[in-house]
Amino acid sequence: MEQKVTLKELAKQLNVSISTVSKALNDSPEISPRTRERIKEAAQLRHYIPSSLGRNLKSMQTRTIGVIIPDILPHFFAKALYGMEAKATEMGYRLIICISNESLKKEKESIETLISGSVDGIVMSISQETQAKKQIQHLLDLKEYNVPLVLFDRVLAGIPCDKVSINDSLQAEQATMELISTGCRKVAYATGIPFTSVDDQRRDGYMEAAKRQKMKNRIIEFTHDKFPHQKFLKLLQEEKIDGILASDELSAVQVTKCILNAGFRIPEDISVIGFTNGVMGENFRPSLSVIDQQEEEQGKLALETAIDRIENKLPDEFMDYKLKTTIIHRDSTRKV
Amino acid sequence: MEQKVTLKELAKQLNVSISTVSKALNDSPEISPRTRERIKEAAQLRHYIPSSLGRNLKSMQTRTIGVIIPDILPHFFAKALYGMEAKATEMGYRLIICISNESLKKEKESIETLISGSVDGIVMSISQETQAKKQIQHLLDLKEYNVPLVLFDRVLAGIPCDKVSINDSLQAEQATMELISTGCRKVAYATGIPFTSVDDQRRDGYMEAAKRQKMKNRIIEFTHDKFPHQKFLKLLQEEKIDGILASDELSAVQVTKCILNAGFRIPEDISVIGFTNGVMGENFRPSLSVIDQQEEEQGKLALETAIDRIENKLPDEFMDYKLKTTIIHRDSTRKV
DNA sequence: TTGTACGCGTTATCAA
DNA sequence: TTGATAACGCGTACAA
Repeated sequence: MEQKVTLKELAKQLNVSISTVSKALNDSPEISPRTRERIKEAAQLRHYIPSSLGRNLKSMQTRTIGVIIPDILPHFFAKALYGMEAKATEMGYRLIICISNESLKKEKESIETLISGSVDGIVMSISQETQAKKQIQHLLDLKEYNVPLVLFDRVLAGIPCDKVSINDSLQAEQATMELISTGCRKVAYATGIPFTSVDDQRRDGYMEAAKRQKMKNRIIEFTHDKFPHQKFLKLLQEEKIDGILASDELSAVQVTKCILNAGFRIPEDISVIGFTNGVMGENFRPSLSVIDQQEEEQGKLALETAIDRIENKLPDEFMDYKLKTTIIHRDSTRKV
Repeated sequence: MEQKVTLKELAKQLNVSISTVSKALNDSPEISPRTRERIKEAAQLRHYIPSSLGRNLKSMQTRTIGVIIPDILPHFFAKALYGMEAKATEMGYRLIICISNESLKKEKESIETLISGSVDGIVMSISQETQAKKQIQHLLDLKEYNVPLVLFDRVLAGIPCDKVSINDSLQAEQATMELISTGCRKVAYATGIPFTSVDDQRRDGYMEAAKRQKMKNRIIEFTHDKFPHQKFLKLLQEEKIDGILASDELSAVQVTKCILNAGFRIPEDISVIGFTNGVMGENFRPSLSVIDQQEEEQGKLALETAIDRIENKLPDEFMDYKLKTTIIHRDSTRKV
């Protein structure tokens, strides 16, 4: 590609100095209207665009935030990203996106790229592998590099930074209680996202409710790419499970599908509630009762917090926002 | 935030010149091993990271590609973005993401941000409003700014640039023929994405098949946020429609849901094929037969093309890739 | 082996 | 009203 037009070129072409061109284009009152018009015309004609490289060189700020998400396909992250993009645009920032693919290695690499690639701050949700292996040194290091970090959704207590999340354990507990209150005798927790902080906390909440209700707990763990149909159905019958709390949208759908295919009725025989209010659960038959995690709001708040931190608008202590969640009642649960 | 560490600071701290530090950190053989070690140690200790701002100033290249997509929630775009991110990382580039929200205004703004924000190239899929209003000046202008543009999925013939898409009309025609060959007598085309190039072409293909088979055509248009249940069902019965080709994943799901809720059987009474092979169609009951659009491949190829264009590795004439699509047969269509 | 000087594009300060 | 100059961070050709 040919080079882009610069101030220097314009100046030479118009036989004026660089600074005159710069001032004219920035509407400085120092420049006479006639010169200004002449310069502006030429700039437009040659399609001049000021380079942000040169401009940012002084401030060493890029008005760019790096975002690292573990996966883009789940509705939760897509929607959170949507919220971030909206907020970033609104506040005059741009977003650089990295997808860690749930991998620690990719997450580390992304962070390196981002800090050398000059972002003013980083917003991220921790990858599965990182949480499983408990390796968070690369996150702690960010502090040394003077790059503010905001964690959202999957947060860890051991990392000193701003955080945005929901009260996973409380919400899991409430959802479990609600299943019980609509008549379920034995509720199981089904998870397709093991080794994540959100999963840990949702388990805790579920266990707490089970304990309180003196209900024997049952946790079913699997991976999304191979849902264990046989094993799941066997468990369902042997343990007479009649309620499921699912860790995420896809898990909820997989569980529901399996149950229906086996001939059980939903919600008459078995009730299902899943985390994340997404398009899939909404359009499933029957429509799924879900926990609204305020995906978009989490994204917006995380981004706003990052920007506020960058611009020194926050107190020194780190923020730890917990967004309010609600249960959306649809057709996979019985009415009270 | 405090300032980041620079070469200058390190130089001052170590009582050497800036260039010595620079050379040492870049493993220049000019620098003695002892000095090099001393400098590297200090750099690590102070967490020095070279600023890409300064580095890129010479080349005026940022190794960053701007991506503009109309929406992030549909599986197609999420998956395409996934492919782009993978390819970008592989080739040492970064991605700046903008979401136009199907709006012309936002699309224009995004382009402005991107070209001033120094991306080396832009990869985009045109918004609905832009196509509806046929305002493409901002896209034509990109040429003047020397910013290479690659269009993917939603492409327009009138824009001179590299393009990556599928053969929408041919694939729609084939899908329609296939529905007919499995026994459908009257196939309708249902679209939730009017005013997009892909929709236009899918209509054309459908119309072509209808014409060839001397079948009366019927196009049903709606918007995703309010699917016209009553109207749709009335049409279904009055015109004895027994096959549907849907423009996209969500449309396919909405149509199928409506049909099933009305008591028809799928595929016995009515068959459905939809564009885009996504998680929703795969997990629906019944699973939906879909057209695999090679979402990820489109993303990868579009990004690779952009980079090759930037690095002058392509011939002067613009590329116009058409990726091969296939029909994935699942449970919403009858066997041949 | 190390240091000096310059250029990249922009803006701001100061001189003319 | 306009122009010259310095500064930002980095890499590099060239001088010491």
